[in-house]
Amino acid sequence: MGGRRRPTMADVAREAGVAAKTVSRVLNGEGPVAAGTRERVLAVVGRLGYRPNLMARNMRVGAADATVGLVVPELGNPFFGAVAGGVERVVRARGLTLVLGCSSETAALEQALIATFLARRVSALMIVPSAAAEHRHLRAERAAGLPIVFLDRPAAGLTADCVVSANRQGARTGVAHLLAHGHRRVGFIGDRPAGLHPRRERFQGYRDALEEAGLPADRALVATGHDREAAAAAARRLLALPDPPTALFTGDDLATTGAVVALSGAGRRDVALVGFDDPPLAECLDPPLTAVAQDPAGMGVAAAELALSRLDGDRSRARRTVIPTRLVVRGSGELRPAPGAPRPAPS
Amino acid sequence: MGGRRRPTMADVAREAGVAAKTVSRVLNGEGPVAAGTRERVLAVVGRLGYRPNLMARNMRVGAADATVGLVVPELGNPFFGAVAGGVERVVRARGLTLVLGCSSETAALEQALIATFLARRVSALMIVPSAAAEHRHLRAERAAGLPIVFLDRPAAGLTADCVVSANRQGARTGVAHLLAHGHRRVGFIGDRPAGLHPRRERFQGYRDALEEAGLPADRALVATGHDREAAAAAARRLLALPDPPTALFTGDDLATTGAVVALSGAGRRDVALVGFDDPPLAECLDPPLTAVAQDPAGMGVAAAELALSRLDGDRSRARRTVIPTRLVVRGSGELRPAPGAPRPAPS
DNA sequence: TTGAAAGCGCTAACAT
DNA sequence: ATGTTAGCGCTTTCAA
Repeated sequence: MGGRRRPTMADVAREAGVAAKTVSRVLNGEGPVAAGTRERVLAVVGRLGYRPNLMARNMRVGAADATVGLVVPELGNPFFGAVAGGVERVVRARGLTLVLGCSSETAALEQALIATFLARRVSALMIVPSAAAEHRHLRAERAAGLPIVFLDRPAAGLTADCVVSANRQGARTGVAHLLAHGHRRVGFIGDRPAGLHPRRERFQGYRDALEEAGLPADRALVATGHDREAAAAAARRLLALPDPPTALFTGDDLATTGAVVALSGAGRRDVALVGFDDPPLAECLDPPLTAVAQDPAGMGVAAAELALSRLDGDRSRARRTVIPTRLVVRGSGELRPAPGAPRPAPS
Repeated sequence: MGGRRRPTMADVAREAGVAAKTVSRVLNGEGPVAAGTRERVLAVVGRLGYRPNLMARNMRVGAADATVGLVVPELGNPFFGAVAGGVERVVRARGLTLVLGCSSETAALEQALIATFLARRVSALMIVPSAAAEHRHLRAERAAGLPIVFLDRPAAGLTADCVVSANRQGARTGVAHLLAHGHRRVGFIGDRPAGLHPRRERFQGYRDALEEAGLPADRALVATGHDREAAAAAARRLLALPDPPTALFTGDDLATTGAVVALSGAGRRDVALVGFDDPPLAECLDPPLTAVAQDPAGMGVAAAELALSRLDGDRSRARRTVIPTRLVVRGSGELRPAPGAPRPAPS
């Protein structure tokens, strides 16, 4: 019990009465090996419980390690869990192993993780950058040929591949859905730091939709909440305005659930709601929630495929892949504006 | 551009006019180094963008790699995402790196992942075993001192550390809640393969509660669904029985959401429901969902801490850590039995 | 305070 | 069909 030295290839070789290289050949199915020798070697391998040391192999082969590094802000968040799942599937299918770290949305932790991964000589790097992070320091790595793909949010201070949701278009479609049902005052509630890429883009999409409809952008209808409770409070605040919105558009999952809590808590079945991210029980709500669904697993898959194509030698210029969103219409976006509000007939 | 050889310690040494060992000393803050030498070395390190190669270091040191391997069935599942997040936090705080793989609930993939991790010489192994898996082959590793912790489900064919939810107790409490509100016919809907540990334990807890209340176990009230739709269908089937249940207990998240869909779709606000796993929007449902909440992040943390204590030399016998569940009472468990059903006064 | 040599476990490049 | 030698990038051991 307890920590006997692991058998090495040399042990196997000695025991089998062959040279180490022969063991290597057997294990890697390389050059020609006599059937008898092969069997003898495999028998010893089994008996000794020998496991090849991948680190040693990689080092000798000189190649980068057969791993890709992924940094996400938080694994507990189902969105990033799904992203990581997508990455893992692709990476694994290619025979690579996923090395994973959580930055807790902290630039310092993110950088430490990246440093660790680089020291491990990962074959590729995929990063969901935290809000405050800076990536200038990765320029040399990129120049040296390391594939680096940013996920969900673009890099700061670095031109690099990037995979994002169709945030702006998705928000525009969601808000347009509300406008198409007669709403003229639509509130916006965002949660993630206002400077964050997805939040900015979604807000832009909100404004795009208003502008297309010839409606003014009223700053009083824009609110922010840093968590579910804050988002709920923001929703209540908006609804308490002298000239309140008749519909809400929420910019992310926390804001959406916050708004749902606020509306259901207040019994306000008359306020329409459309929001980013499609939570599992959306269709069980009353009214059923109309949502802009993202495809996090698809984002992970796309990012991993992009990284692998770089690994395969694709040297074309950095590109941004946009993963479409999908408006899932279930009813909460079709409520009528509160009585008294202007209500043009749909064209 | 594109793939210049990475600078090695020897490059730094040559450039700085010192021996490799001196560079090593500077970088590891080891033996005594003259201040001037240190600065010269660090300058070259910065100029060349040198990054120590962790693989080489680990190999020489002979120690296991500074990684722990984690196998989960599916990262897209928020439960396992949270588990992985808990593991990562602890592992990272210890300076180790998480290596992650998804088995897709497949024994073969799981075994392949484990083999890869062993080849990488991970310092510890944590596994959420898939239903059909067998772990006899890990005996030698365990005997050799490798910490191995099983998560959510115990190992098969191997005595090893294990961290699980209080499945039986949680289910018992949930069902007792229904019984305390006058229900006498409680249906059980389970989803995961019936042989799976959590499913079995939760079913046992269901029977425990019935037995404590002196109620018969009616096999007709037990159903299985393999996904959300199937679970919903199972719920509808139970409610269509000649002598239908007045309440449902669901054994996992898919069964729970399936039951919610079925009940809300049928407008059956008279059927009580309590289920395992507390979904994000539980409180927004109508009626608000009473749920048995697990603590997946806590499970990950506990498992990682257990593994690390083994790494630190704890040689005590294998232990099972049970992470408590929490009954979150919100109302769906307190509905009255349908009219006509016997309804004894609560004691 | 620094350096030289040996070697971790493996495989590429040559033998044989 | 198999064995030998050298060396991947680093650290240990011993010496200066």
